[in-house]
Parts: sequence; structure tokens; C-alpha cells
Amino acid sequence: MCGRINFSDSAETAKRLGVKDSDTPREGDVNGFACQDSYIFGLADRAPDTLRHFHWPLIPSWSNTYPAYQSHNARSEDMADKPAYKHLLGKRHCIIAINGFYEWERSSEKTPWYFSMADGSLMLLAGLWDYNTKLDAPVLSCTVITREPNQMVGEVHNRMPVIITRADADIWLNTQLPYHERAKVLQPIENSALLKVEIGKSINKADNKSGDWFNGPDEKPLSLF
DNA sequence: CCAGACGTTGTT
DNA sequence: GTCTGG
DNA sequence: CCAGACGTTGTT
DNA sequence: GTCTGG
Repeated sequence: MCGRINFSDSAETAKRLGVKDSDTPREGDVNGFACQDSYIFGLADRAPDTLRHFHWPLIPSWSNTYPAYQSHNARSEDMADKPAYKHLLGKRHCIIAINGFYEWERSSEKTPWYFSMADGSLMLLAGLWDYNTKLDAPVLSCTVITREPNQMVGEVHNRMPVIITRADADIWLNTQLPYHERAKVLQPIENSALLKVEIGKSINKADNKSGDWFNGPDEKPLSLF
């Protein structure tokens, strides 16, 4: 999971989080994915009162090239063993604020689904961030932590992002707490907190930004109006 | 010791 | 099958 | 994440 | 930076 997401522009994201934007406002993306010029928005444990624009995927601080490997997700089960992530645990936690994410069910036919919060709130993903000054320009970047799915997501896919409540986000971002206390929030979210809808295959094309895969107005995210 | 990788997903 | 580009 | 390409030489 | 493989 967590390769394709729907997120609002930075101004709206900051407003809904109740924080100020830190940077030149950036657009959102109803069909976003990690690539060399993609940015997503959230909060870093260092100064979480301000919205950060994170390059996605993660570029480790020690890297002097753009990563040739996949670094948009970190497996919660073994990220503590990975050279690209372990130095960030307990030191550089972040949350990413999105509207929802897409998963493809691989049954007889590949079927796309959309997951969002049942109450229409921002979806908060647990992540790790880093800061690199060895490339052309300094880059703040992040990765999204994944885990085994809850029952609802598990019906269509074997992984999901770590989705946390606002209260747990405060714990994940609290630099005063020891890592093992902060890491306790990396749990599967309860099924009832999520909304799951099947969507059209027009989502598949990454450059389709129309949102025409949503079935009707009642399923269309607010960000598209 | 130095050189070279550093990752996830899904699919088999 | 696997890598690259979006 | 999915879609789409998957090659080399030489010449511009 | 830090780990693995040689």
C-alpha cells in the first residue's frame, strides 16, 4: 500500500489541521503518487504547529543521489532494522494529512477501491521524515509507515498505511516521550472509522486528475468541489 | 579493512 | 519478468 | 500505485 | 550514517 493517494492543497490542509502554512502554497492531487517532484503535506515532530511540505518519497540525509530504490513506504514490522529508516525512529516522526488512499484488489479482475474517513475528516498517516542537504537544493522528505491491514482493508489488500487519530498523532509527534511510548500508536485503525467505496478504473491512469472514477456526488471528496 | 547498498509492493 | 515514467 | 516499454549505433 | 558482503 500507499502508493496512490488523494490530498488537498497546502492552504486547505493547513486550515483543516488548524496550523499555519510554512511554505509557498502548493497544489493538492486527487491522484497523487511518489515521484521526483511530488510533495505531500503534514506535520513534523519538530515544530508541529506549522504545516510542512514533504517531498515524497524519502531521501535519507546521508544520500548524495536521488534514491534508486523504493522509499515511499516503511514497513512498521522491520523499519527498525533498515539503514534508511532506523536512525529516524524516536527522532523524526511526522504525520501526513490526506483525504484518502486507493488500493487495487487483485481478484479475477484488478479492481480499484477508495478509502477515506467515515466522518469526512482528514486522514492522518504516521510517517518518518528526514532532511537532506547533499543534493542540488535542501530537501525535507518523508515516508509513510505501513502494516498489516484491519479487517475492512484486508478484504481487498494485504497491507495498509498506519492511520491514526488526532489524539494519537499528538503522541506520535511528542518528542518528550520515549520511542516505545510513541510507537504504541502504530495500530490498525478500527474498521468503523473508515469508508470504503469501489471506484472506476479511470483512476488507473496516473495523469487522470479529473476524479471521474468516483460514482456520484455523495462519494466525491469535498476537495473536488 | 573497504565497497556498496540502503526499499516496498505484488507475484511466483 | 522487470524497469521506468507518470 | 498502474501503464507501458523492453535496443543500439551514429548522427543531429 | 550504518550495515552487509567480500
